[in-house]
Amino acid sequence: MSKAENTKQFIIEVSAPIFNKHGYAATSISDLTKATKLTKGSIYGNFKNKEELAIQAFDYNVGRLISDIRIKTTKSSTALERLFAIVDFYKEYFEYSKKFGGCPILNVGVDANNQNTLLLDNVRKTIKKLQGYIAAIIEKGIKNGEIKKEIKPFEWAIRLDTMIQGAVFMTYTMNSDLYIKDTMKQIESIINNELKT
Amino acid sequence: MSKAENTKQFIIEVSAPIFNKHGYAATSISDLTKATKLTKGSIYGNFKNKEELAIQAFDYNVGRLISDIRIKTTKSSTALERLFAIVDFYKEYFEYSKKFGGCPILNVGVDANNQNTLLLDNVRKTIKKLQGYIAAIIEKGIKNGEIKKEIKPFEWAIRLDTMIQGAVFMTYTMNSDLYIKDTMKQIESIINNELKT
DNA sequence: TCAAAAATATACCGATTGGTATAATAAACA
DNA sequence: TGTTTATTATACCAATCGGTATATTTTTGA
Repeated sequence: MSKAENTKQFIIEVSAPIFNKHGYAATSISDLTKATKLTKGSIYGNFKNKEELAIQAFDYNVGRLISDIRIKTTKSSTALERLFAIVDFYKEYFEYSKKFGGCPILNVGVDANNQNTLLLDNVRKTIKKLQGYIAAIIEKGIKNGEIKKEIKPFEWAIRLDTMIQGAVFMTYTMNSDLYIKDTMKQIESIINNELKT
Repeated sequence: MSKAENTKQFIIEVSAPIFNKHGYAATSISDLTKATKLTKGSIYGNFKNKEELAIQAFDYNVGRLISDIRIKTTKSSTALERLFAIVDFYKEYFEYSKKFGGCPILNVGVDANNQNTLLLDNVRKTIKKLQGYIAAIIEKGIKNGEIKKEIKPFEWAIRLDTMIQGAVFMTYTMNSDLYIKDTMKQIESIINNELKT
C-alpha cells in the first residue's frame, strides 16, 4: 500500500466511528481534521466530498461487521450450529459494536432516511445481504434435515433479522444489553421449537 | 388560548415533523422560519433555544401517538382484545406515523443517542410508559383468567415492544410495510399460542 | 541524487449556523 | 379609545459550515 492509500485508509478508519456515532449532518469536516490531525487539503485530496467519505466509512464499518459474522458462523459446520453462532454473536453485540460507534445498520438506516439516498441504498444492500446469508443457512439446514421442510428460509431470515434490529435499537436507546440478551434467548427458543425438526 | 399561546402551539406543530424527519442537527432555525413563515424573533420569543423547541416538538409527537393508542385500545374491554387492538394499530403504523415524519421513538432515540441527553431522557420515559401500558393490560388479562398466570407481564411487554420497534425500523428503512405486517402476524400467534390460557 | 509528480498544508471563499439587541407592531386592558 | 405590555420583525453578531485555489512538502521513479 502506497503512502497515499495508507492515508486514505487511515482517514476512513478514524472517520467511520465518528460518522456512525454523530450522524452525517452532525459530523463536520473539522471534527475529522481534529480526529485525524490532518488538514482539509489532505481529506479533500483523498475524497471528492463529505458524502463520498461518509459512504466509504459506512462500507468500512459494515464490511468489518459482516466479515466478523462470517468468521464466527463458519467455525461451525451444521446449519443449526451456525444459527446459534449468529445468536451468540449478537449476545455480545452491545460491547462489540461500540468500536463502530454503535450499530451502523441502525444508525445510518435511521440517519439517512429522507436525507441521503446513496447512504440509504448501501444500508438496504447490507440488510439484504445479511438476510440472504441467514436464509442460506436455513436453506442448507432444510436440505440436511436439521430444519423442518415447511419452513420458508427467507421469511424466517427476515423475521429473525427484524427481531435482532429491534433488540439492538432498544439496547442502545435504553443503554442496557438486557434487551439484546432477552431477544437472543427468545430467538433460541424459536429455533428449537419452531424451526428445528 | 391567547394569541401568543396559539403561535407557540403553531410553531410546535409545524416544527415537530421537520425535527422528526431530519433530526436535531440537520434541522436549522431557518428551516423552521420557512415552514412557519414566521421570523427568528417570533421563534426565539416563544422558545429559549433550539433544544427547548425540539424537546417540546418531540413531546407533542409522542403525546399524540400515545393518546391514539389509548383511544384505540380502550374501545375494547377485555385484555386480549386490547392487545390485539395494539397489534392492529401497528399494522397501519407506516401510513399513520408519516404525519409525524416517521416514528418519533425510533428517530429521536437513534438521533439523540450520544448527542442530546434531555431528548434521550424523554425517549426513554416514553418507551417505559408504553411498556408499562402493555404490561398493565397483560396483568389485567392474568387476573381475568384470559392470560396464563405464569406469564410475566413486564417481561412480555418489553419483548413485544422490542419486536415492534424492530419492525418499525425495517419498514421505514426498507420502505415497505411488509415487515410490520409480518411482525404483527407473528405477535398475534405469540399471543394466541404462548400468552392466551 | 534529482527532477517530476503526487500528496498535504495554508489561506481563503461565500453561505449558513444559532443566537441576540433592538425596532416595529399588535394585542390586552383600563 | 388610549396606553401599557407583550409579541413579532429586522438587522446584525461571531463562529462555523463545506469546499477550493494555491503554496509547500513529501514521495516516487529514473
